[in-house]
Amino acid sequence: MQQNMKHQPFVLTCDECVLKVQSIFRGLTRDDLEELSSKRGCSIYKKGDIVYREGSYLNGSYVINTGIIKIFKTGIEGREQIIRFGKRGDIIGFRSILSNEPACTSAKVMEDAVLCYLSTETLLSLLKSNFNFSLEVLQQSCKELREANTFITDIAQKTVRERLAEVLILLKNQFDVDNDKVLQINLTREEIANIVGTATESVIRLLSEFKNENLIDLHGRKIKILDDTRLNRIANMMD
Amino acid sequence: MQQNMKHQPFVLTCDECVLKVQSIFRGLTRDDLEELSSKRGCSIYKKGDIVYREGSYLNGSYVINTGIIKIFKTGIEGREQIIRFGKRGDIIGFRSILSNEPACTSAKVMEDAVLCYLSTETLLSLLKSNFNFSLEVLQQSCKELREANTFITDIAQKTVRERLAEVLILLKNQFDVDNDKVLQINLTREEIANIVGTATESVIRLLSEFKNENLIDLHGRKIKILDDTRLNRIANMMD
DNA sequence: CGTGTGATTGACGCCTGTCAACGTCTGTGG
DNA sequence: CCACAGACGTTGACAGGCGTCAATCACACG
Repeated sequence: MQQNMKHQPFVLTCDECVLKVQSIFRGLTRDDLEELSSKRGCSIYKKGDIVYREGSYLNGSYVINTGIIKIFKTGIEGREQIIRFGKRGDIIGFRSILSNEPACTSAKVMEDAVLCYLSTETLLSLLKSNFNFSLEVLQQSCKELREANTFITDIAQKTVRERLAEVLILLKNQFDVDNDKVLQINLTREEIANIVGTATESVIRLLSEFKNENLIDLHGRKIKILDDTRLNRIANMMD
Repeated sequence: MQQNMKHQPFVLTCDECVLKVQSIFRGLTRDDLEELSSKRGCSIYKKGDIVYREGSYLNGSYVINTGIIKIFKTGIEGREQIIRFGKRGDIIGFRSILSNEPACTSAKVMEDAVLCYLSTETLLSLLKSNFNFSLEVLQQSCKELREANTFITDIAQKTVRERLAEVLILLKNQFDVDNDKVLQINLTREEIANIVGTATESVIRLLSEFKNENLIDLHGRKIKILDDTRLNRIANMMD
């Protein structure tokens, strides 16, 4: 039943779409936008839906209009490693297209999403015809690269405690907190562990430690950040 | 004395340069090459030279003609984490240029190198005027991204033993072995540790283990690969 | 021959992963 | 309304992988 509702397409011209000002599309001309409007698809995804799966050959990329997408790799014995989250304005799945390889990650919907679909053809022609767009894509890929490099160094050198503190800070920066300082993203303990790169039990224990030290407050999945300064210090943030 | 010899420029037109067929430049037209010839610099670097340092604002990128460059980040207490190696045909330092940020890594010469220097201006105008070039750069950045993602997952989930085996395989694929199956790259134990993300002593102990198990043979820094099949199995390689 | 860098080995202990048991909550079906 | 299953969270016990420290060796070089 709900399966039939999946990926439901709906109508929205690119011209009226918010993406034109706040995304990778921001450099497009009005002409480009009009042409794009006829070529791209736009679909609704529900929490839990898989956008694409590691190992697949993709036929296109997706630009996130709303929602949050989890990008992860599946490692030893099916354990997932969360690489990053995609949110409004990000383009996902382009790596596989550009290098003509199967996707090296899977993408799963964390919060209901609307994705704009660009076929390989459309993507390439946009890249070719519009230098600004091509620069935007290049820049996003460079940004991901920087974050990946930092993450590699952290995971190789920091303790789990340091990394967990760092992840909390990063989540705060990326998804912000509400008026009550509560992190605006809903993650299971296991998912947090899969970002940090550790066992679920370790996350649970360290979160309680942080709570005892009055760094955070916990109510189920709600994590309230009480003391970013000390968290930062624990995280040993370099930049 | 030797300082004065550093980065010695020399003459080589792009037209006669091997880079035109085996590098990121392979898509350039004859016209592009001629124009490029007048704009780019070409310098000799010696082993140990720093090409650029983390935190610097770069004024251009480098394309590697010959030599091997180590790309690394400096983490906790100055410990370096080797992110990757650059060799012939690779472009390095472009991330910082394109995103207008200080370099997030340092680059150090491992084996005497000849680097072709492209100013930011030249790089951008090449990107703008030549779609093939722009695609090459995008593809290299995507390749780095895939490798980084895989590495994150490995370092987060695998044991040191597994990672060391994997690194040996990767080094073999990247730098090849001579007729005697000896790895064609000279690394200190500490450098190997800084790739794997572990302590020098752990690398030493595990290398001896591998030797005892007849997986490799050791003579100083020469590492002979005796049994890739079993190394691969230990590495738990997924792809 | 002294100095310095890198390699090796041993001892030690803690961080962290694994296993197991149990608690909690939600939704489902009888 | 209760029983049950299943997903998630929590806690404790335990062992061992791996990092740290220290001492020694090997080798190159001025």
